[in-house]
Amino acid sequence: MKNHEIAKILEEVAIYLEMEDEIVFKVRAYENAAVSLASLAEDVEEVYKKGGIGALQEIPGIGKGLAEKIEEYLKTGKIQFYEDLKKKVPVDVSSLKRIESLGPKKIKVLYKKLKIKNVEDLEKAAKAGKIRVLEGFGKKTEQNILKGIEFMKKSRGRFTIFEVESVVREIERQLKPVKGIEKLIVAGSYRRRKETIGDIDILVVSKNPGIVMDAFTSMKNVAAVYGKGNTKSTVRLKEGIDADLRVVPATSFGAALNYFTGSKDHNIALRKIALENGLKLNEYGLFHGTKQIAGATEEDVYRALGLHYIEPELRENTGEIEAGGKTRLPKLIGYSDLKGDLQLQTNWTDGSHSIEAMALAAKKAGLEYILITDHTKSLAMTGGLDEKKLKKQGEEIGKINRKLDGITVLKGAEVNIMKDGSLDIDDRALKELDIVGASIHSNFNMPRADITKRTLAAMENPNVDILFHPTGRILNKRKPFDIDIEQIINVAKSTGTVLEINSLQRLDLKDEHIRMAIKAGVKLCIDSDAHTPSHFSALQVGIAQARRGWAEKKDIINAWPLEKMKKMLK
DNA sequence: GCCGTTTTCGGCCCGACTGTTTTCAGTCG
Repeated sequence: MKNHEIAKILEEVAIYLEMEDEIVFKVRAYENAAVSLASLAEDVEEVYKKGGIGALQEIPGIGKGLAEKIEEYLKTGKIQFYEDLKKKVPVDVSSLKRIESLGPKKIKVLYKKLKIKNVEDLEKAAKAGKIRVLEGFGKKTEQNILKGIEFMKKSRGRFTIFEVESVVREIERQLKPVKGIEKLIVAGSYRRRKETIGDIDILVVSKNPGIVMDAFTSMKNVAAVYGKGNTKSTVRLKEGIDADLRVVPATSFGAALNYFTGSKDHNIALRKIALENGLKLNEYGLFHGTKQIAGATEEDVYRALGLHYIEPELRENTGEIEAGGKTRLPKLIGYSDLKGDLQLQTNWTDGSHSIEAMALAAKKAGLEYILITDHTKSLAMTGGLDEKKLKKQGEEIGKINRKLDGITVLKGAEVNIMKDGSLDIDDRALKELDIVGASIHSNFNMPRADITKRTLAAMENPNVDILFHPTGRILNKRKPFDIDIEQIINVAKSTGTVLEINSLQRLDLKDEHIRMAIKAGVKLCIDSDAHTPSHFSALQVGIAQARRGWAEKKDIINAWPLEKMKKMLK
């Protein structure tokens, strides 16, 4: 699928145009088109094949001009307009822009004055103190740039589970049809559903490793082959991540899957138990002397060790093995247990689709109810709603509910928590809503005590039911703000405030916080934060995160039927 | 460059914050 490739080019064009002082609306048109393409469920190439340039123009945000450019890309593999921009200013704009505090204008100055083309050049110049003397820059900016680079480096090498998901899909698409592959499963931290993943571990059962390895090393997204043998091969993929493939016999599949799923600490603990019982556990099986007593399935291996089956999401050696011996393992919330979604945006603010379209998409995703939570007025860039518009939206929702079947739309909002802890919508208007979520969108750098106090103030408002993305982080992009999560959990308990597990790009709360909250008896919800219909798929990752936090159905309020869920709210 | 059940031309989300300045450009959301 070329949707993301093209989206990335359009994003870069937008940066270039902004550098060139192009009118802001044109820049935005490119940005919008990029978002639209990236979130498009269908393959843009298929769209074009079926309906030509006219069908491309049916995609929201794509008009005549961009449709032609997309056609050019599909036909020739490049867009000349973009190539020319890149030639004129040969700068890695998308990497540089990813550094906080750097935008198109600053990138332009850095290139013009210091010939900075990439992050490496930038770091050198910043360390040499060359940036602070530039006009419009200063000491503080230079420090911020270095901090930004530091953060970028730390997250380099690990990919978010969202990024890896599409790479895994692509690998499966290419390998599943290969003859001789009896079983294929992606193990490793991907299978444990960790929020970030270092490399992709693929396990295959086959009697014909040669064919499998040939297919693996010649996949079209392979950039380099590091090693190729009969049981193990390693490649670097064009997406920038490494992938390992191992072929094992069917009799060892369970043991191998267990071994390669990890975590390492979990495996070490299992091997210890084996040793205590006079057994030996390795990737080929559980052995008594030279005799294999288990190994074909993971269930066999756990059973033979005297344990209950432990779900991959729990395998971090943080108590699951002790619990597995005493049947104290949680009955984790299932991947199809959600009945509702309590945060999503529509085209009333920064979402791309109407309330009705989102409701229909939610129904298709298997949900029974959704809460509309458009932004509120102080978030001006999204066109946040004021009291009047909220009321109007409520009326609209009423109409839609009368029209739709099988899905209930609830009235809500994502209310902004201001610097002083007040909300930007008055209580009278909040009372009219079914459910209110509150969250922080500005002043992230407040000291711990202040930002905690600010959040607690919002939670203590009797109209606020849910605290959305409680720590403000975005995976690999923005650090959480310095907030006292224990205190948040305590007050969530005493005020009956629900804490959110926000799925889309955030995974906030994170797994250990989820576990802390559950232990304290706090209720949680898993939300998509969808801005477009395809975003509902993020719920699966949110559920995974909840499972990593040992969450059961009883802990997650939107896994409950609507009436029961409503009853527990403030 | 996109878009249209008020429009095929003339609109298109804009306020807060930061760090630089001494009145504001750039960035972020």
